[in-house]
Amino acid sequence: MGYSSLSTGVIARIMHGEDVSKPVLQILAIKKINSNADSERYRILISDGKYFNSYAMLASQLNEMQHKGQLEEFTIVQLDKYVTSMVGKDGAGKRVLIISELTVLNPGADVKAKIGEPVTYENASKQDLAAKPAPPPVAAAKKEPAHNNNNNNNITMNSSMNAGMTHPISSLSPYQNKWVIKARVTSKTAIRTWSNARGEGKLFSMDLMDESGEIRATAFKEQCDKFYDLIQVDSVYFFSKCQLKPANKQYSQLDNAYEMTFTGETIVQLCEDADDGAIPDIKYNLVPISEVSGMENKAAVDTIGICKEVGELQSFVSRTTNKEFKKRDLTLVDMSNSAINLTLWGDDAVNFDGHVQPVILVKGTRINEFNGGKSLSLGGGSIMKINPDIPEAHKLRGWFDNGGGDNIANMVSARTGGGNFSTDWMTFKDARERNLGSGDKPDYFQCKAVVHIVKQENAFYRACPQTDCNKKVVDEGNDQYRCERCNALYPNFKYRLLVNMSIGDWTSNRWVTCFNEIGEQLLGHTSQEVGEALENDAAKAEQIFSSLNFTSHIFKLRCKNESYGDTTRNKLTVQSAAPINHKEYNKYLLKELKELTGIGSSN
DNA sequence: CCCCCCCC
Repeated sequence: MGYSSLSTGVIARIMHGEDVSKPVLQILAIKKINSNADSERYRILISDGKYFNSYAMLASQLNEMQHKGQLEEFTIVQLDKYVTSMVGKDGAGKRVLIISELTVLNPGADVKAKIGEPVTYENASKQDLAAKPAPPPVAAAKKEPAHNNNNNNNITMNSSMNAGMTHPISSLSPYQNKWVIKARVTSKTAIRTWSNARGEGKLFSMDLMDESGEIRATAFKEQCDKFYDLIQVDSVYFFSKCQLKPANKQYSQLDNAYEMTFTGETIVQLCEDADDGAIPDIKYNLVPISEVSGMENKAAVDTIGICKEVGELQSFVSRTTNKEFKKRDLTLVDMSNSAINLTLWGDDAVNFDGHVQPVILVKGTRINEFNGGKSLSLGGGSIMKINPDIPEAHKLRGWFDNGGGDNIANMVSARTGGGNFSTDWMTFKDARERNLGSGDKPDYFQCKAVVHIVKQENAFYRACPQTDCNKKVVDEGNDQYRCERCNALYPNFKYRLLVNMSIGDWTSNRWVTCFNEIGEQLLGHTSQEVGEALENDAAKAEQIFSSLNFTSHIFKLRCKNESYGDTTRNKLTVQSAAPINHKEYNKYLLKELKELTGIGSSN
């Protein structure tokens, strides 16, 4: 037949704790695990020709192979990396096989049939088990199946650790709290403090990973102090007795429906065992810088590049939170002959030394898009390594030191769209006569206009306090505000401006809408100040609003027909309002004059 | 129990 022969009988040995190198097995079935979790998992029925195991799972990094149809029925595979692990309550636990690396030897479509008549490994004959070399004699492992009722954390922890009976991260849920995980710390935040209506405190959080998946854990207050120094990125630890709760997907890019909180009971112990090979290293899905251009805004990016340029440390106070931030922008270049900006924050920004043009490796940076350019930001949960000792880094170093980065052609962060020069000059009369805004896409034009009336009514609304969510909140009373979009209750809100005003050029007047930022710019006050004045200080509000009357600006306007029920209205939204650049404006007027009169025209 | 990262 010419197919690889299976490692007959090996499943019984593996499931009894023997470490068998690269067993060859056949997949008999594969299905998605039904769970309400957001994460995707596959369970497989796998056979060695004599025994089968239906308690086998793919680590999530192999999901891709299933998507590509490489793990169909009857496929013969070699397990390059796997681990067995306990799932379920103490005592009723089931040992599962988790496969984290495999090689397809023969596609199922070629094999076409089940090999042998496998039975469940739980019926394995004594001689199959006797064939194995003796497992390492671990005293605690012998005691382990006794399942006494002792709730002492240390005993649970120690017996689990010694017997290799740790649980996969992907099996953790709020419904089961007797577990020990063995996980690598892939990132750790700085300690941050908070103070709000619900109290104050400090915290740090970390991301943990094992062969089955990943999860975020957060330590508050006492636990923050207790564990901060112990936890080191890249080290492997045993963790137990954390509280599990649903993850808020708005803030987490990790592939887990839950997250953990440390409690007073939580135990963390460094795993100094050299044999932590089963816990994968941090995986970098490195993307060439040139490819970031084609990726979605806010997507996560792992990449590596040379820090060709480094900006100054900058400090600013956030307008929305009044907190001070420190940042530094770097320019990374790579062999795709492209450059991109990367923003560092906080201590990363303060301590960064870019003068030696180091290699920068990042994981989980976020894309920020502005006017068609894309840049990266190293946010919470992102990882940065400076001059990492990996082959890609050495390759880049050699390339750059030989002048590779001297003529970068592709500036991924360069702004292209929203061009200032492409916006046509037009009067309101022109816009009306040309039916601007009646197409599928909005039309844009610019004009010089004077502000005639600024409406104070409904010039602000109370918005969701989340940075990227500006939805109007519902006042629930008792100083509680509900955001329907975030489906969350907040003790606070932020003011957002939505200012309607009538502006006129020499042809006619139009009502236009200014959103928050332009409203702040024109009124010369923050949305917070404007909102408070409108609510509490009518005289101040009058002063703020009247100061805008009869001022002239160059308005860039978005024009679009919008339907409300059965009526359609032509809406104008202010994109920008700039002081009049007389030189530019006169250039436009002269051009108009030439076209009207033919005087000075070259034709 | 946090969940902030501005601006162009």
